[in-house]
Amino acid sequence: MNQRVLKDEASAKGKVLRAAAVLFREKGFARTTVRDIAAEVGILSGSLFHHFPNKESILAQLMEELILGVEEEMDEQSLGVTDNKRRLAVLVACELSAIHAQTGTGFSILMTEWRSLGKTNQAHILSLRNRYEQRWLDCLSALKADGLMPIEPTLARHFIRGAAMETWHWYNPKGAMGLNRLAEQLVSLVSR
Amino acid sequence: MNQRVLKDEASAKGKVLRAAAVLFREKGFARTTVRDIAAEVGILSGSLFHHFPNKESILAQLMEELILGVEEEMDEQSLGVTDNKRRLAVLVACELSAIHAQTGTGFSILMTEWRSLGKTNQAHILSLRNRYEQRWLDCLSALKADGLMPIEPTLARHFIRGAAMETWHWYNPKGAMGLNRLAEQLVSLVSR
Amino acid sequence: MNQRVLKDEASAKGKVLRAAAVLFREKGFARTTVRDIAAEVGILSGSLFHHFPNKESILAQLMEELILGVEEEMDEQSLGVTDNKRRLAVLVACELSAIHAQTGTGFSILMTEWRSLGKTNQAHILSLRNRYEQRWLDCLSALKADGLMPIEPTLARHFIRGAAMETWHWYNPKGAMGLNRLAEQLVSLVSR
Amino acid sequence: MNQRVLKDEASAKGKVLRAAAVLFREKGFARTTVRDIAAEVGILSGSLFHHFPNKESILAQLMEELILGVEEEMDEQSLGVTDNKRRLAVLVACELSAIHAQTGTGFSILMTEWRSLGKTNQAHILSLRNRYEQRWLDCLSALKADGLMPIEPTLARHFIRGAAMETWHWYNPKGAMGLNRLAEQLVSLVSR
DNA sequence: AATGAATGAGGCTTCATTCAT
DNA sequence: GATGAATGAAGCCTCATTCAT
Repeated sequence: MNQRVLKDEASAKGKVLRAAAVLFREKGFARTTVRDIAAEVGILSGSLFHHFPNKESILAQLMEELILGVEEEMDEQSLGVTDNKRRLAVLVACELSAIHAQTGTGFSILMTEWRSLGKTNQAHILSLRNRYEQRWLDCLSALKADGLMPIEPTLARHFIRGAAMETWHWYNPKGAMGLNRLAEQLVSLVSR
Repeated sequence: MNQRVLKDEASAKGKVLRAAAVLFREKGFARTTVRDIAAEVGILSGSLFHHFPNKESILAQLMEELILGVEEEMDEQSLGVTDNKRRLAVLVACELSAIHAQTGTGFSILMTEWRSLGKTNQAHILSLRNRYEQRWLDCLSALKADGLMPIEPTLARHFIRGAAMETWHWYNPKGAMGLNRLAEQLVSLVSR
Repeated sequence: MNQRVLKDEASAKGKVLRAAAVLFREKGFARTTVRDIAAEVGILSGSLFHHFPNKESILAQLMEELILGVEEEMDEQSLGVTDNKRRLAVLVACELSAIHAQTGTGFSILMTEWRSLGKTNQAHILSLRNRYEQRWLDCLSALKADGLMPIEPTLARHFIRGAAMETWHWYNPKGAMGLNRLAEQLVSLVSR
Repeated sequence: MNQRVLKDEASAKGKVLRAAAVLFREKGFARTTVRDIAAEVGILSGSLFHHFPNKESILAQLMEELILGVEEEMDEQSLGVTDNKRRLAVLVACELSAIHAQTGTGFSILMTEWRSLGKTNQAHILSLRNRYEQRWLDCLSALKADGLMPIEPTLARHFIRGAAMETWHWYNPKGAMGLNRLAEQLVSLVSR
C-alpha cells in the first residue's frame, strides 16, 4: 500500500500521477510514453524511475488512489443521509464527479485500462474495486427492498456504471447541464 | 469504400479482420501486434501487408464493416415494425447482438479504440457513426413525441449506449439471461 | 536444444555467434552491446532478435556449441588411442585448441562469463559441463590407477583447467611454442 | 598514489573498498552498480562520490591495495627464509591466501576485471603487477638454477597463476584441505 | 500471395554522475 | 559528510513495415 499523493500539489509523485492521468485518458496507457509523462511534469524520462519502479506501477497507483478518493468523497457526502434514494444520488454524483473531475484525474481509466495491468496489480486493484462495488450493491439492494426500484440491484449497477462511464465521451461539465442534474437523471432511470 | 469481407469465410481479408477483431477486443489495438494477427490467421506478418496497407487500416475497415453490419441487421429486423417502442427494442437487441456476436467481432471496439485511428480514418468512421446515431435519435424522438419517454432523446441514447457497451464487461451470452431479455430490461429503463 | 550453427559459414545465426564470441572474449559479456555484435555481423541491432530472443541466449547457445564442439573434437582425436597418458594429452591439446581456436571462439568464456547467465540457462549449461568434466575425471582416474599420477584426479583437473584457461592471457598461438608442445608441458606437470 | 585504507576498519573509504571487493567478486564489476556498493556500506549512492571520483577508481584503488597487501604479506613471511623451494611455498601460500582471504577481498579480481579499467588506470596497475610478477620470476629462476625445476620459470609462473586463480572457483577454505596443504600440492607440481 | 530476413525508429529501463540542500 | 532528486546517455528489446526471393 502506497502513500496517497494524488492530491498533494507539492509532491513529485503527485505531479507524475496527475500528469499521467491526463495523458492516459487522452491517449490511452499504451500510446502514452514515459517521455510524454516526464515532459508534462517537466523532468526527464529517467527521473520518473526514482518515484515509480516502472510505467505500469504509475497506472496501478493512479487507479488505487482514484478508487480511494471516490470512496472518501462518498463517505463525506453520505454523512447523515439516511434516505436510500438520496444515498444513491450521492453515489452517482460522486462517481460522475470523479469521472469529470477538474483535476483531470479520470476515473474512467479504471474500466478502460484494466487490461494494461499485470496479474499482480490486477489482483490488488480488483480487491479495491470489489469493495467499491459492494458499496453500490448495498445501496441498490436497500432501494430494491424499499420497493423503489423495479430491476435487480446487480443489473442496475451495471447499467448505471455503463451510463456513467459513457458520459466521459459526451458530457461537458462546463455545459448547460450541471453534474447534479445529470446525476438526478441517471437516478431517475433506475428508481421511481 | 472497401469491399465488405468480414463475413466472407473464404476471403483472406475476412480472416484477417475476424482475427483482428478478437485480438483487439482482448488486448486492445496498441497491444496487439501485427504478428499476433498473422499468427491467428496462420500466415506470417509480412503477408498481412498484401491485404492491408498498414495496421491502422485493419482497424479502420473492421470498424466500417461493424457499423455497416449492424445497420444491415437493424434494417432487416425493423421490416414491418411500426410501433416505436418495438422499433427501439429492435435497435437495442441488434446493438447488443453486435457487441456479443458469436463471430467474436466486437462492436465495442468502436468506442474503445476510437483514438487509435489517425485523423483521416477518424473522419471517415465518424461520418458512418453519425448516420448510425441518427437512426437512434430518429427512433427515440418518435418515442418521446408519443409521450412514452420522459427524458431527452439525446440523453436517452447516451445512457443506452453506455449501458449497452458496458455489458461487454459483465454479460455472458451463454448465461441465464438471454439477449432479448437483456434488451427488454434496457428498453424499460428509458421508456414506460 | 538448438541446431548447431557455430561453424556454419553461411548461417546468419552462425555469423552472430562467431562475432559474439570474439567480442565477449575481448570486452566481456556485460560490456559488449548488442549493437557491437550486430555491427560486427553487418546488420542492425534489431535484426539480431530474429535469430535470438535476447542477448543472454546468444551467450547461452555459444557456450553450448563450444562444449559440444570440444567434445566432438576430443572424440575424433581419441579414436584408437588406448594409452592413458596419450589420452590425457589429447584432452589437453583439444582444450587448449578450443581456447585459442583460429575461429576466435573462446572456450574461456565458459569460465569467465558463467555468472552472466540466468538461472535456467546456467542449469542447462551446467549439465553439459558436468558431462564434459566427467570425461576428464575418467581419464585422470585411469592415469592414477596406472600409478602415473601422484595427485588426486579431481585436484589434477582443477590445476589443469586453471593453467589451461590462463594460457588465454599470455599464450600466443603464432609464437615460438606450438600448441602441442604447450600441451606436453602441461601433461608433464601432473603425470610423470 | 592513494592512502591505504583497505584494512582500516574505521575508514569510510575502507568500508567502500571492502564492500566493492565482495560484490565485484560475486557479480563482476560491470554488473555491480554503484547503488549496490553504497547499500552494502549503508549509505546512499551519491555519497560514494565524496570518497571516490568515479566507479572505476574504486576498482583501481582496490586492485592497487590488493597487490600491495600481498607483497607486504610475502615480505613478512619470507623474512629469514633462504631455501628457494620454501620461498616459493611462501609465495604460493600468500597468493592463495589473498584469493580466499576471510576479509572477502578477492585477489582474483586482478585477473578477471583487468579490462574494466581505462587506459590510465591499466597502466598504473600494470606497473604494480610487473613488480609483483618479477618477484615470482626471481624466485622461480633461482629454483631453476638450483636444478629443482624442470620447466622454464616464465611458463611455471603462468601455470601456477592459472591454477591458483582457478582455485577461486572450486576451493573451499573451510573444507577438509587446508590452505597450506593446497599450497604444497601446487608447489610439488612444478618443483621436485 | 507468401515468405522471412532486415530495417530503423522508438519504447522502457538502468545507471554513473551531479548538485542544491 | 550525507542526502536524494535529477540528469542524460546508453542499453536491451519491440514492432510496423519493406523487399528480394
